[in-house]
Amino acid sequence: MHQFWKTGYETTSVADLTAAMGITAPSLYTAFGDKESLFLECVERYSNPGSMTASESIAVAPSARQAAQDLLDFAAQWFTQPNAPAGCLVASAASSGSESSRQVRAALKGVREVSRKALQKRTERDIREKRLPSETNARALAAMTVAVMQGMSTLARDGAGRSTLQDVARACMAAWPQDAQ
Amino acid sequence: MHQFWKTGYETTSVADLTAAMGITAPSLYTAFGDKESLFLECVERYSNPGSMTASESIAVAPSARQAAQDLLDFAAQWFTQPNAPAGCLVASAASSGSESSRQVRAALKGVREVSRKALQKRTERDIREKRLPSETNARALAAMTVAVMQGMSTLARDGAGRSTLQDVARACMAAWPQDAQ
DNA sequence: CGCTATACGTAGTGGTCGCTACGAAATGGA
DNA sequence: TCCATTTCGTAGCGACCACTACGTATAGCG
Repeated sequence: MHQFWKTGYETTSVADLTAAMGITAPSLYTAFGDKESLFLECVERYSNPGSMTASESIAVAPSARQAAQDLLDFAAQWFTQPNAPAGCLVASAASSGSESSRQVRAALKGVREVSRKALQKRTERDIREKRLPSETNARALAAMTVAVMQGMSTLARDGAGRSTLQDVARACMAAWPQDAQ
Repeated sequence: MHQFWKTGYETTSVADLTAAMGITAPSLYTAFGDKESLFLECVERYSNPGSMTASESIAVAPSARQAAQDLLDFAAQWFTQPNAPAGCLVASAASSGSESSRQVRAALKGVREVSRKALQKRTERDIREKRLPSETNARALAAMTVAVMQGMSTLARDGAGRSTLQDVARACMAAWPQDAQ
């Protein structure tokens, strides 16, 4: 997972993977099927780190605004872990690629859309419950927030530190209307 | 350029390029040196489309806020052109890759940082000239705006339309303090 | 017209890609 | 102890990678 995280999907060779895992190619293939299946398993593990998924956190947050802030704060931490590649696997592993990786890119697009839609739904709920102004554009606000998260991944990959990312997250939150009450 | 734009740097083969250009490999190599040089020429052409670079537009804008808005509005248009690949070449062509593309990734990082620093400098100037509040975090605001732009590229690649990107740009601008006077 | 210099395709170079057939070694049960 | 089963590395598959040596055709020039 770290190898894909660091060097992307198509641009990581099976030889890179076997070297990182300390096994040989046949062991990798009997255990995971092929490179694509292994990658999709990595994405699954990356998106479901045991505790709670992003969508679940968003759903149970006290407000859409707080969910967005938690999401961005978490991203600032996650993208600058000491013992992991910088940035986000989902955002950077296959932002472009050849025809042969179409399914992989579609899968990553799906992961991204799940987060965006979860935040959008949460925002729509807050509008219904009068916690946010009725003129709020839920779709735009959710998409913007997820866009910032993806941009934070690029910043982290370009070498930005944790405090920079936290400042970016804070700056983004100024675009969110304050919660009522 | 369109081929790299669409399918990335490492993930585009020379055969793809020669097919798209209607020439054979030796012609490509005598004309451009090698794949890396050709790509860097494409990036140069992409960043300098004849008229004005992003940095120049930012410098001459009436305010930092207006520069940010213009940048994002332009991105919304540019990333959803009818006769070009969706998204941004600089943002998506090499967001990750193997060791062999390190220089290319460094070059793209440089292009990204030039825009970010231009907007940051413009914002600092507006703070000095009292057009923006003195407590404004210029670095965070500039980085956040560029992050949104990169996120808009991902959204466009995922199939988002122009109006969605324009809404995202508008939502982001709510994080910018209004210009004084 | 004849010569020279450039343009361009044919056909390959060695190397690496994702993937696998096969044999040796290790393991577990009777 | 002996066999069946699983585990794992060696070696190599065809295909494609970036790149180029070389022969041919063309174009410009005197």
